[in-house]
Amino acid sequence: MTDPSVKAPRKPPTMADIARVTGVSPMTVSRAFKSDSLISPETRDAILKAADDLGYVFDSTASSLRSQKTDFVAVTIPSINNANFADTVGGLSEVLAARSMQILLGYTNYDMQEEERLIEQLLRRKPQAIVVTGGKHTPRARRLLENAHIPVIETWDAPTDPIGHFVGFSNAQAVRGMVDHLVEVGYRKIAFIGGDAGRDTRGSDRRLGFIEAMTAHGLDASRLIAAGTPPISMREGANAMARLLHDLPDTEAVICVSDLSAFGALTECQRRGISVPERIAIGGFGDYEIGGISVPTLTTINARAREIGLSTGQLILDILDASGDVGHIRIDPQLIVRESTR
Amino acid sequence: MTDPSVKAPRKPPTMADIARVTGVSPMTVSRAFKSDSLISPETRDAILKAADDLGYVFDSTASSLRSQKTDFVAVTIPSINNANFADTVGGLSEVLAARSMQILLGYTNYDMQEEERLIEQLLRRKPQAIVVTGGKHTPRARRLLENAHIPVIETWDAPTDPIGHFVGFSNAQAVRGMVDHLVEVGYRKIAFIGGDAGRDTRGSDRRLGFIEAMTAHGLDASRLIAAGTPPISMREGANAMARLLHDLPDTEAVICVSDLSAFGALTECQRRGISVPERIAIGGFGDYEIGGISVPTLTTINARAREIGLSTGQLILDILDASGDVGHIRIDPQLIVRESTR
DNA sequence: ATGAAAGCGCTAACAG
DNA sequence: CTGTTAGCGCTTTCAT
Repeated sequence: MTDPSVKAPRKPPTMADIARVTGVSPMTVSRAFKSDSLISPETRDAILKAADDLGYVFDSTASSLRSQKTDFVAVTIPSINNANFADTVGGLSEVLAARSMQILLGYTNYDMQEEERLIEQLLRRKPQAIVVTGGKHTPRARRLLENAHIPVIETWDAPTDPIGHFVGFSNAQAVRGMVDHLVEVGYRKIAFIGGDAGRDTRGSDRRLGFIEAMTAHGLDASRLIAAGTPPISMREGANAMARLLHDLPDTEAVICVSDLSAFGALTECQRRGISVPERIAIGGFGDYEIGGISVPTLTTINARAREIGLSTGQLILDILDASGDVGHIRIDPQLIVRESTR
Repeated sequence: MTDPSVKAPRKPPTMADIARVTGVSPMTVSRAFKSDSLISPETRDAILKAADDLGYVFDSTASSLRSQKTDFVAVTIPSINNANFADTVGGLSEVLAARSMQILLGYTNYDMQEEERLIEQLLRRKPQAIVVTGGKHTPRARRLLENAHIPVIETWDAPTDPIGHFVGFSNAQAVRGMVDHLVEVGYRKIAFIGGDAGRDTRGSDRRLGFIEAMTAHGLDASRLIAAGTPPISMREGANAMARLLHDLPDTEAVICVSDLSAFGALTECQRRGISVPERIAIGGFGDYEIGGISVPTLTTINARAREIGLSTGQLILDILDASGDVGHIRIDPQLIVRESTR
């Protein structure tokens, strides 16, 4: 194996190699790869051709170290397997990809400790900005974010004490809108199905909004069903509905913490031959695909997940371009009334 | 603003700074951060304390450049908003995170051109391995992967001519199993609802498997409904079912390219008062959450999405550790018979 | 157990 | 429009 012509894994070519082949300086090669740089078309063409012949692959690692710019944006979401967060990441990705920025994605599994670990790990990659889901973090995570000296964007929440920027809304307020709707339509004995308190802060905020609104209407806010550890599955929604029908059979309407649990609750009614909304009405949250096509269709709240991502992406670009101001972008969730609440 | 003590965004501390404060060499600081390195406990403690005091954040970029190791694994999936691919990424992520490797995720949007662009971009980050979904790529994408000199793993397919490793199964064969089941139970006039041909290769393979199996049984394989551009939504599944019921009303059973379209088809039947499976049976693909709870529950094929991710992750670790052999891991999808096919 | 020197591949800064 | 020099922050390599 001393013959250098065999397919031994030779070291991949660098800009210096291209420079040698083309008879220019490495700096000129570097310029040939930047679209806006001053360079004669002929030189550039020759360089790009040589690069192609050699099978050259640009090394972002070296570029990043020298220029102190990585084109990374770090993002933490509770779970990858959630259409709402996926939509947000999709919107964000679309805006950032147009500037060839790469998302560094991490999953917290709805756990603040895990989020802290993740943030620490992501910051080592020197992202240009960091996007986190929610406005509650461990003290150390918050400190890490504050000291990172990059734009920090909290999403899916409107924190009372934001670290930097945010693009979000009040989960409590959104659910208050749902309660108002149900009361207006005539329901009085309204229940709430959500996850066990403590872990998923968005879910807790939604339950809080339920309690506040019911109290404001002078109604009983104690019909609370804890369905398990967030995120609540369709199955857990079904189980919770079974419990609700057994424990509080006179309940007229139920708000579920998400469309997924709402659909699960709906199927439990279908299995028991209980008609929705005639015997009991059901409201969800998140405007997942399923709520628009189930029979009956589900009343829900569209949190504008994709818009959160798009706005966050645009905000990041604005900040990086112009050192723009602090952005506190409030998203307005929309109540979508469908068949499940008459 | 000449006072250096104000909170001007000073340059973040480096190992050299820690070395100065601690009175050791930068090399010793570096060693203090590696768990396996030779260093006295006292020195290490002092260094870690100083690092904490200074708010030091390890710079992976510099580390990667010098060591020529990034701890990145590049992954392309068709869409982030798909529970199956999300499960695969989840499994992969779990295995790799344990070794603190970071996934670089990109979305092809079911488009091979986009995949090519994405692969090119991802390779610039010098990942240690690259995972792609499916076994069909543009010629240039294939060439890029072949010349990347890193492990390449194709997933969700068992390519006839794999680039390197693969962890997958035959989509055609999986659907043949579904057809066999339906025929065995007694159905003869069976239809297939899928996306328009050409784009989504997994969907096309599934349709092919349907045609092959029907032909093998001596049955009519021409009941094919094209439901739109992949991926097929629940709504498109419902529309396709409406068309099927109108155009081929004597159809006894229908296989849908995914559980999502299958559920959409089911809702169309519910809206029309058509009973499933008595009047028409429905089979899906993917074992999504919804199929296990819908009324009726859906017969489906579990492609073991999460297992694909776990196996892929383990394969990558084995290869990187031991320069292990080429892995051709065949996953065995499982038919799950539920209420929708009697 | 620790240190000194060198350099990974690229580009900022300056020169011409 | 092109080149020279230096260096980003870390770790390889070789000493001690």
